[in-house]
Amino acid sequence: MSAFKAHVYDLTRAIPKGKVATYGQLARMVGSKGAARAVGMCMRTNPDAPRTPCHRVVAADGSLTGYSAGEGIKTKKAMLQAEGVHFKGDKVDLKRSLVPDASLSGKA
DNA sequence: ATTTTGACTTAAG
DNA sequence: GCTTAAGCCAAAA
Repeated sequence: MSAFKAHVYDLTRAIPKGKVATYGQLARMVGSKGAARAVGMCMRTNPDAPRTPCHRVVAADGSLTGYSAGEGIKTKKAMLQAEGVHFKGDKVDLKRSLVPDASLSGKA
């Protein structure tokens, strides 16, 4: 596994419950600023589904993308709501549910 | 090794 | 406000 993916998964697992992170945000923390797409691809690869909460990763706009499990986006959204993530209609309320970069950086 | 694609993001129309 | 175009990184073909 590439260090990139390993780092991405690590940050994804670092996302606290009831919070969500954007692909671009994770990408920037990984070190590859514009690797948002690459991050998403790794989510799709998702070697450890239950271990990597890819459902806590959303688009920069809070929109839920990808996720083909269960009912797809619906399941992902429901899952996030179950974790306490606030929603703005069909999108995630990043203003309240977006995890701070520091949390993913390990700086708490 | 080159080309294409992709769970993205930002800017312009 | 929504749609289209360009940019970026990494992986698969």
